[in-house]
Amino acid sequence: MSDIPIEITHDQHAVRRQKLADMRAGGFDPFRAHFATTHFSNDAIKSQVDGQDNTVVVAVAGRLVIIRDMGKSQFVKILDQQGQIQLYVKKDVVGDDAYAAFKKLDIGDIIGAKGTLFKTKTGEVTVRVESSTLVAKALRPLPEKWHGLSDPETIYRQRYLDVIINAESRARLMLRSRLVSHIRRFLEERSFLEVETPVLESTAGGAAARPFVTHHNALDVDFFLRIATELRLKRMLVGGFDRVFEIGRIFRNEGVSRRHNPEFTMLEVYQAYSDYRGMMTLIRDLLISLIREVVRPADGSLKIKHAASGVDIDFGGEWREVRYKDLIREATGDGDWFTRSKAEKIAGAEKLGLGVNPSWEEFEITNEIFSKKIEPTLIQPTFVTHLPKELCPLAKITLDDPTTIDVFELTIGGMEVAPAYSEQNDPDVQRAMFEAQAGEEKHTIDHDFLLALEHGMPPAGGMGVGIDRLCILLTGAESIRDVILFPQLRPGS
RNA sequence: GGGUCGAUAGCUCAAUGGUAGAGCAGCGUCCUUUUAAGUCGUUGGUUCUGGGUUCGAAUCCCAGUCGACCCA
Repeated sequence: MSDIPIEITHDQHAVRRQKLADMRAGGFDPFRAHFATTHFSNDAIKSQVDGQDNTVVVAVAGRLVIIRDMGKSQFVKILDQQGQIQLYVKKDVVGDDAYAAFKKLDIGDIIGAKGTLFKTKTGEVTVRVESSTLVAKALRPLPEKWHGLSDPETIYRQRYLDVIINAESRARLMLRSRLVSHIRRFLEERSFLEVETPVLESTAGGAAARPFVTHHNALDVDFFLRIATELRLKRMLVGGFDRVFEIGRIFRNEGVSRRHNPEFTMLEVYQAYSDYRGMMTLIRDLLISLIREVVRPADGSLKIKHAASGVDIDFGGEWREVRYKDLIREATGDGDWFTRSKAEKIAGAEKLGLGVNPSWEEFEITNEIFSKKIEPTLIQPTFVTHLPKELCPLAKITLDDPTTIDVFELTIGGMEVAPAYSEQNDPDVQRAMFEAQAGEEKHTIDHDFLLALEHGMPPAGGMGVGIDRLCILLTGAESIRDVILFPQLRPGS
């Protein structure tokens, strides 16, 4: 143990510290190494047989969250991974000494208890405690039980308190775990292989984003944290891994907002011999499967309420499919938008109330209209197809319109959730598109990837799915911070 | 990066420029089937930090820190 004096920050901390000191002085270690449980809380509750009180023996453990002291008996509740279970501790059952020790427990302490199940007169399955022990002492008090914890900063920095106190947070974050787990099972059932590719890259490619830079000491070189897994996964298509996916952390050195965290989780999936239309079927089947089997809306429908607008998003109907250019023509009211001059496009954008940077290319002006005026209105699941080729240099050119590419962006709840491409596999076209995009910054071109393409990549459909955004939608959250355990904040105050 | 709002007891929140309060939690009492348990009593404050104005600042002004929302 350290010799550094412990800073006592308030009276409740002091009281609990004193209890700890008393226990240690009495030869009891309140930080135990082990407690043998037989059940989690809900499993224990389910194992109660109606009309047969005090026959089923259980050992449960968890954090004390409620104490109702009635003098010579107490009702308390403990919280474990499955939820809460009530314990009933009677002085004449456990004996005077054990009861006195139990009364010294504080809310927040972690205890183990053995006993039999019975139903109280209000019908709650409860453990009649025969023995119990403190297994970890809480030296600091929990936030308040009724109003919960509402300070967003504490919620994010001390997430462990949030998930103890706020049941909705617990449920939402657990749902995220089950969604990700189901995505893996869904893809594996369809013969996709999960692979892992490097986070540290010497060229950060596969997306347009500013990367984080870090340094490898032994090699004395800088590396970028990946901004996409795309170029690595396509190399595996070249290698004959025909159906691959990665659920991986992506890092983009950009702003933080309700929809952006500097590190986030992306699913990328590639299927050889398929195309962007194959990806449409895949994502639709995946989302419906997630809702039906994991989210399970109470009314049995495939509808989920959109937190920001209050509108029900219906995943069960036909999903709208519409070309990017048609959406632009509709929003601008100009059927000839794409043959207009740059000056006319600027005027058109300004007429819609948008600020236009004069240095923008024409496609950037048009895309400003899309992202500001169109995307936020696409609440129901919508496949926006055939985007301008400047927006994604890694996809196949559309046969009947050389200015667009064979892609869709699935937009739900006003957010881009999943872009998918018919992947470019012509190394010469790919090189030309890279060079056009890189402009002066030729060093950003991934030549090793182009080398791989020259060995031959099968035609393929590929898709990226923002897992955090998907979880926002499927859990009814309002912010990406509500579906990330520890969202990025400025270093502590 | 810019704008708006916010930070008061462990938690949730009050408080005309004039003695910083409440509920929960804590501490002490009564209570052997409670459900935000109840009952009686009670402790607890660097009002985010640093300056300034004022006889007097949680409150007004300036700067900073952290957070939320909106914008880029």
